[in-house]
Amino acid sequence: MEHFQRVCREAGAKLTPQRLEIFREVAATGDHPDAETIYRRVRKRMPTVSLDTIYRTLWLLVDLGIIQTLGAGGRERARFDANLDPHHHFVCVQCGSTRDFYSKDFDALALPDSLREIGRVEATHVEARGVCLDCAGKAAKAPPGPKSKSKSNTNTRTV
Amino acid sequence: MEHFQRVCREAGAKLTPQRLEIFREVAATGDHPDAETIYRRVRKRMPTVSLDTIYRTLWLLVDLGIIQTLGAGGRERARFDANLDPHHHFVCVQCGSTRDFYSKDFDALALPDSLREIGRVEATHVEARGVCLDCAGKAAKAPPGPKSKSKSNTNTRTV
DNA sequence: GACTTAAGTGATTATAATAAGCATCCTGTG
DNA sequence: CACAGGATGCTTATTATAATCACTTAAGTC
Ligand SMILES: [Mn+2]
Ligand SMILES: [Mn+2]
Ligand SMILES: [Zn+2]
Ligand SMILES: [Zn+2]
Repeated sequence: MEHFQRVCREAGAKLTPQRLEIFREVAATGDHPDAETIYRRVRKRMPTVSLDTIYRTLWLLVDLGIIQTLGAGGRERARFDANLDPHHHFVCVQCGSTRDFYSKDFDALALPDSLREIGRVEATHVEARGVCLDCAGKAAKAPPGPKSKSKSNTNTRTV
Repeated sequence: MEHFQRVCREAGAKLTPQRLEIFREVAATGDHPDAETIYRRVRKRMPTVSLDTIYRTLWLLVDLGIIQTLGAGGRERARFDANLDPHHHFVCVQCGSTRDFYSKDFDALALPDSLREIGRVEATHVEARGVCLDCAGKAAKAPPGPKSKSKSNTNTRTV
């Protein structure tokens, strides 16, 4: 939050209540919300914000390096992440939820030689894909229906 | 290609020349093209395809598990990948080009314990981000302009 | 190889997400 | 406390992608 205000000032970007709220919202939650979700949440406390300002602000914050975007795979829209510490993500292939996890090992992976002839690596990010405990629990109840009607998810098969 | 035809038959999907061409195109190149790019390329050999068929076919192939999508980060659109072998990606933060690389180590990373309470991991995928040799070369020429006008890229800062 | 039929295609029309334009408003500054 | 330029919200465009539908064609059946 300190950091947020300082960077904004240095960049000559004004500290408006909208920006404060939007940043607060992204930073508050560990999930990685998309623009629409942030809009819904921020509107509860500030009913006048426009979706437009949400988008402008989010990308402004990305450009300022205050937040990041998550590579939204498949048919998903962009997700935002205020966690700038080096970290990695677990993505549930059923429900799409994305959780942070940490690993010093992953932060500094020994890169294969083949990469040398491609480019200079600045950072590595690991995406672990699988089924979250919630979804696994639900699956245990809904027995072995072969044609599971679950329309739930669309981001399977995404690298 | 064999595999492609077999899976289509098993799924009751017809083998049309369009599908053949579209799959061929995705499988032919190591880059990870988006729908529009595939459209342009396929049209050269088959000028009558519609962009619509491109989209329908690509997502069909994804649903059949014959190709994958790449987590298109930032403001990018979805990219497609016919390489189903376990592999990883180098992404250039300047030009956005995405190259495959292989690493047995990365295929089977030792997962931190913290992941246990989140979910069961089925696969890990490493994204190495940095500057590709091409872009590094170009940067070497264009001297030390502090305000580099480069509109080039928009997918920096993407996890 | 002709017959049949459901699936596939292309053209057109719709959605959905995101961006631009502009008049008004408000933050930061003197 | 007045000012000026950036920021907001509304409305209107883009852009990517999906749905409709009439026509075509792949792939079994005889
Ligand atoms: Mn995160
Ligand atoms: Mn690949
Ligand atoms: Zn889940
Ligand atoms: Zn590059």
